Amino acid sequence: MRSGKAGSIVDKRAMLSRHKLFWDAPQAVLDRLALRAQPLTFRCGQRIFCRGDESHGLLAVVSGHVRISAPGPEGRSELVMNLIGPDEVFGEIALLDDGPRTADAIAATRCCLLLLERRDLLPLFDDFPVLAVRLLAILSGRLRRTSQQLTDQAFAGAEQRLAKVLITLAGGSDRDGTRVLTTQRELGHMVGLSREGTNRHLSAWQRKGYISLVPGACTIYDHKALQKIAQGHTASEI
Amino acid sequence: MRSGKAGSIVDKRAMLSRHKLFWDAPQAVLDRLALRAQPLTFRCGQRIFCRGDESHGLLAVVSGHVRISAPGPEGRSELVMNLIGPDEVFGEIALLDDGPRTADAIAATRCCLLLLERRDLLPLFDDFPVLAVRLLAILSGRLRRTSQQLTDQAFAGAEQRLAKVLITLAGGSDRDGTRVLTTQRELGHMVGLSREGTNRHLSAWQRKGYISLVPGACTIYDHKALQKIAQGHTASEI
DNA sequence: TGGGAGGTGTGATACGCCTCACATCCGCTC
DNA sequence: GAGCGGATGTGAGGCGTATCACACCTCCCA
Repeated sequence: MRSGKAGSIVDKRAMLSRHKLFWDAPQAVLDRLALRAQPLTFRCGQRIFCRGDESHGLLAVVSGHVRISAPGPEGRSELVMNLIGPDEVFGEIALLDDGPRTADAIAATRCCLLLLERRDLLPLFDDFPVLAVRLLAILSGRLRRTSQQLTDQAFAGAEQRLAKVLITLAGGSDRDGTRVLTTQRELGHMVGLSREGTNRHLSAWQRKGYISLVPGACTIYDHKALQKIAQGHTASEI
Repeated sequence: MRSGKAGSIVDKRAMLSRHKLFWDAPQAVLDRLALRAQPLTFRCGQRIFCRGDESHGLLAVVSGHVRISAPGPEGRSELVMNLIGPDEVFGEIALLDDGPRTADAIAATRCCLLLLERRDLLPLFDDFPVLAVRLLAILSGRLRRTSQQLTDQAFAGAEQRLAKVLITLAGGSDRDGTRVLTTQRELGHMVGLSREGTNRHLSAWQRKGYISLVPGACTIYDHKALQKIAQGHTASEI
């Protein structure tokens, strides 16, 4: 990685104090962290780290989005495991056990991060256990999400997973007419399906009037039908 | 669940003090926990909790083994996500975020557990942050494992996953002649493969001399071949 | 001694999805 | 306006695995 630029301690302190993980941390904590935190910026599409890389610490997103994904065979495909936005952190597994990175991290947009190194962060947990508890909450949420992805991958068909991710991307809005901005290739990567397979399901749904497709976007017209598919029904049954 | 029996506080205190999560905890912590911990015993095969159940807290294994698995459609199949042994804990996700259980837990042998409720455990983290840090390590290990299972499920073929789990069950011993005690059905559940599919791969390996099969067990004769398969080669290539 | 239960081997069939192979459409650049 | 790259649509073929349907074995127990 290393796409950094030096930021002033004041800047870094301000970034940290706005961050979800540190917003109510004592002055002393913010000062200690700001002194050592390394601000980094990445262009859209740039690689932040790769699965297997030696890890340097936890990364806090200040602005932009980061895509966490597992590399497929020969780099042909990938499985998007998570999208990390502002005020969130990533890279926490390797922080805690000092092992290699478990997935790829790629900048989904231009983004600005803060790198908090293991040796600077871990000692803080003893003095400020609230940090540890907050990180515990983050990890348990991650584990809940990943377990769900695992059982979906094992038991749910690709059509079902696709419906689930479309509903998620609609952002909780179950109003019909909601627009989801993604390419079909990206959608496929989110559910572990080939581009062609993704297209076939989406086209079938379009023929049934559930959605409408234009390059780069998908408009949902029948939210209920998608929810039925997400629950395990097949489109042909509805 | 509730298959409990009342244990004396002294007993519970002794169990806790031997446990990995609490072995160096201060007296005060052990006393507070022992007062509230509920000892439970389960027979082999008995259900401890189900995915979706309301959660009561963290479970510490005193003796025996617990199988954590995701239920498949209509209960026909399941995916074994983890095997928890003595001095380990499970049920930690629901402990931390108070949501429903994410998987099933079934006693793989007769086993003896201690239930530590959320309201008794969480307050301890502030006073004894080492507990939180130790739980962080456990969670990050779980997440590492689950992420790996997810990418295997998405990208590795069933034959590859089967070889991996066989090697794991061999327990690090790469000595040829190592015996793995499991039924083929259980092996299948560990990798998300049907009983018949499991048998077909194992039979093929047996024909090639990599392993030898008897009811309830599998002896590994060519560890290297299995490792090649686990790395992504096909048995027919070797 | 018979019969069930559980573990195992194996064929036939069906289905889902991947891969390859094209064709189309759009926007952009030279 | 010609060409190129990226997103999309669609057909054909093939592989891997589930599922169903048996047959066989061993152990255990009534």
